[in-house]
Amino acid sequence: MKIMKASYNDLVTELKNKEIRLSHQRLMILKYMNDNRIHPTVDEIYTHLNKEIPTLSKTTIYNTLNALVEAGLVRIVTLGDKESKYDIVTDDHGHFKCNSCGNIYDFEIKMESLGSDELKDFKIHKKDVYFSGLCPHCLKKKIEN
Amino acid sequence: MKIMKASYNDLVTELKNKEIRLSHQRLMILKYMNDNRIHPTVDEIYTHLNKEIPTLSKTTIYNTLNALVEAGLVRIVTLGDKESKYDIVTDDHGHFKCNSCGNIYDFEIKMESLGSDELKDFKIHKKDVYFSGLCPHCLKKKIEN
DNA sequence: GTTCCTGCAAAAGCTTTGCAGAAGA
DNA sequence: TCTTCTGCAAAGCTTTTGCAGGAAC
Repeated sequence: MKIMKASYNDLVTELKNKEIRLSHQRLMILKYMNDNRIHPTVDEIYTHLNKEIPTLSKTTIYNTLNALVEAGLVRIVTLGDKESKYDIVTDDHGHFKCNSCGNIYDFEIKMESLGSDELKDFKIHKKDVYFSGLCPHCLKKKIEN
Repeated sequence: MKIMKASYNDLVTELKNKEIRLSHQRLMILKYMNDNRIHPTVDEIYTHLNKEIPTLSKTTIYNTLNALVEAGLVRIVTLGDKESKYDIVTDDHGHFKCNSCGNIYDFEIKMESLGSDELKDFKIHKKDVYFSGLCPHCLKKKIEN
């Protein structure tokens, strides 16, 4: 799936619009998520950024992500794991999780076409589509063995 | 959405087929889930069944649900809450969660029509569709105030 | 008689909270 | 200067684990 990365300036502008202070930690976290579209966990973000900011704490990552979710810049992706995964909000897309390697793949999906007459009186804010199974790589491995 | 309830005998047969011992606790838990299609949490199951089985422990509920998930009789519904919710496996359906009252509504959805060319080399085991927003009841309340 | 299950207590793991010092506006 | 943020330590919650007694087969 094609991924549009925002520029650093776009991110700064977004934060300013949402009245979120531009701390060094927040900018680093947002930049990491923008550059690495891997639906990271808090721990993954921590492990990566700790090299550059040794004083960084997980509390700050939790605080920042909660603020970004609140502001609508980031989404929590719940795929049945204990740890939450986070995703920069982009166009509508589904998530496929490989049960073997654990990787998550994005795929395009037309959310408008998703619906039901039963929901005609409901106000729908968010549509999530989660698939799971085996990715091509793990599938090939399984067939070979 | 129309819900098909299994008979008590059907449940017993299912358990026997899966080689899960028919303990009193397990039968009570499964019966509760079959009779009350409310996607209960462990705590809700516990609170309800504790009246009938005062010695029941949450550990047993966790053990039982894990066994039922393993056997494919029950699904975990992850809707972004801390607590997991559990659903007896039935036909394909989507879940709508009301952000105001927290209730979960089932709705019909044709899972076959869901897909993407990007996933043609993937082996898909499970398709989940989660919507969220406001249910008619909470929507009405909001408009009135 | 075996094997598996129950339930208590304790542990494990993720996330939140309280708060003093630091940094952003 | 004033407000908000950071990061440490501790607490809060859900879920899992170890294990002795008990129930299912």
